[in-house]
Amino acid sequence: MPVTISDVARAAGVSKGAVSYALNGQAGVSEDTRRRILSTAAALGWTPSLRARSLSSSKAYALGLVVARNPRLLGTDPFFPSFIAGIETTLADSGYSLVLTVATQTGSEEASYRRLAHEGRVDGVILSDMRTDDSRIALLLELGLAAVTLNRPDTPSPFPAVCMDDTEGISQAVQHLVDLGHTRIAHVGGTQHYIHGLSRRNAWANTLKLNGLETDLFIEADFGATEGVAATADLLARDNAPTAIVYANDIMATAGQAYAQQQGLRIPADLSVTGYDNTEYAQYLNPALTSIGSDPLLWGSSAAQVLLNQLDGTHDGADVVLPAPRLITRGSTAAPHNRSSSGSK
Amino acid sequence: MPVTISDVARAAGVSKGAVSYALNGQAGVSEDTRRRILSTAAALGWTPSLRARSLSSSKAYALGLVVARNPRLLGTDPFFPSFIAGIETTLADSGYSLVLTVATQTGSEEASYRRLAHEGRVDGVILSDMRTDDSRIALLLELGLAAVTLNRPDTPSPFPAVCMDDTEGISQAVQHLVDLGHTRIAHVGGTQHYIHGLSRRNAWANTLKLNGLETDLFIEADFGATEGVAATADLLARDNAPTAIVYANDIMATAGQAYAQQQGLRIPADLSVTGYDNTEYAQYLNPALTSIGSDPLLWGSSAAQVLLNQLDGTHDGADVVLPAPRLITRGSTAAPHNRSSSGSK
DNA sequence: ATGAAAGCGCTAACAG
DNA sequence: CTGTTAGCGCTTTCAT
Repeated sequence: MPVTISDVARAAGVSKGAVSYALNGQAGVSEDTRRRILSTAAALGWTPSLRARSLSSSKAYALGLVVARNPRLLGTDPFFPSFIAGIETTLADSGYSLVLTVATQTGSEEASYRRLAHEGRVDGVILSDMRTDDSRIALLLELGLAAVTLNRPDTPSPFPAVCMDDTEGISQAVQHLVDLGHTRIAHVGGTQHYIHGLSRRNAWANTLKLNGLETDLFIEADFGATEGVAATADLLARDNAPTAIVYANDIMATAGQAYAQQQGLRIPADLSVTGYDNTEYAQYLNPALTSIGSDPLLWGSSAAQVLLNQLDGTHDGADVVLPAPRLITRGSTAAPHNRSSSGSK
Repeated sequence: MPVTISDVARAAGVSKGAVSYALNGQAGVSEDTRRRILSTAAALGWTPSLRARSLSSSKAYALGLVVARNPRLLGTDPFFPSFIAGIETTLADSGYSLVLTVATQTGSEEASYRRLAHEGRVDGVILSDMRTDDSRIALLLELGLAAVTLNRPDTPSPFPAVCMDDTEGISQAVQHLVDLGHTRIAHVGGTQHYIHGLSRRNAWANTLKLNGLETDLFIEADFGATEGVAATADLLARDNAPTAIVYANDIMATAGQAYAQQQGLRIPADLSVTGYDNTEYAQYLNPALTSIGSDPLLWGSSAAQVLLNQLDGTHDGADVVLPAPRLITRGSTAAPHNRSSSGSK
């Protein structure tokens, strides 16, 4: 039989209310009695019941994360496991837990948020994979859930954002290639209704324009290996085939690189390649992949912290800006071998 | 103001108790009144409060998963995201949620289980990454948590297990290599205190013995790319360097393959390589990686189902055996090019 | 500053 | 079979 607040109250010779005040650090008890209560509570080994607190305080003491992804792409992406690990480092000593939901079916995403809110499972959610004109902002407002967003959405949002600029890394990659002498630099982008899919493309295009280069070599893919290969095949078959391809993530770069090699191209001599994420295996590819090293762990812990602060009113409402991921140069990028403008096929 | 059980009771002209019975499908109300109650509940849009139910029924209506992994390896492994997605497919229409915990610090794993149990966050947990003489079994017994294990532990366990044999795939891989004419087949295993690290090694060794071959070419690594490379370097530097290496997972195989290529070896001509997991990118490597295709999604959904059944008393206690992962042959394996016994370096 | 007591919304034991 | 009622353990209002 676990010890309850009544036991503590009796042992300390006060009322349950006093114990509650003492526990929550609220006014209503003198410093002396508070200490006495707390120490007898510790002596009895009392821990407040989460369920009872939840019921009477109408709080869940939990945060939610809804991951909406194609299951096939899920296992491929190094982001979420690390991101979640980051969230956990913050939650570990906070009394809060993480409720994770995976929405693989289209349409089940909204249902997930609704359920989380309706059942009162969580007090707030972390919004990742922000989309253009993201409908979740209105949804969460309707549901009355607190939230943080990963990067600031393109529509007005009342929620604080934790930002990690992904344009700087891409700009560095493009500039790196330009400096090496490339003039036909393609971009295999991710799904463009994701903010980060779009912003990476824009960074690529802007940097090219700054250098007076064309931005016609663009293909949208889905961040997956299959479409990464298809996009690569498409680009390499063109008359003005690129001498370098900037991919929106490592898995597409990896798959694209392998495809190009199968087609007889040497990397980086015939084709330079860059990725994004700096996946663990990127350095072990052949050649090692030039990539952009983000920090999902930090992003996760920061996002959780901001949300926690928001929930207890500590947050000032300002966005938090994290250091921008930077380019990591490896063997997959080099000066173009020859400048002939002929297609490669 | 949300509608409560009292509102329903009043509207239906019955007591709260009757509504509760109707809701939970228990005896105590006639079929007629039950239908009436349920329909007025639906009419009023009533949903029972999870928190109130939790408090009075002493149940959490949630399952727990504690992931204890080195954060660096976490992002590399395709297992967990898919596995969790599998869990979710089962939980989606069950009223249960998943509480996820990541234990990156050594020692924090036990603390995680204790907290989950102590706070009453979950009714049961899914035990993955089973270890030899796994201390978690005693721990969970002490904590009074229900559980399912992924594969049967090597110590007596009262918990049902959901099994997916990983020895068959490895045996197939080894036999495949033997059939191709290889005689020096190495194994770069995973951490051996994991059951699946050990069992894969045993499968490798047993299959070699069946073919009258030596089992001296073994190195233990940690399932990570870095140690995969180190192990590969070690093996290739030996006098009796292998002509084929069976890796315990894809990331080590990928890293090892790239290392071998950097050393000037052609794959598969000079060295055949196999992985495990059939990661999405495996087919896009150069050459495409022969691997063993497990099904973490199925594993996750099955494990969650068994645990759910156990919680509501529906489970018969028997282990569930899932189809064994099978070998998927690709370009990284072929007959050895020449049979010279010289080292490769 | 302190204590009593009324909920929070549901479950389950009990009486009818 | 049905309805009543006493909790579950905590928070919080309201007197004292």
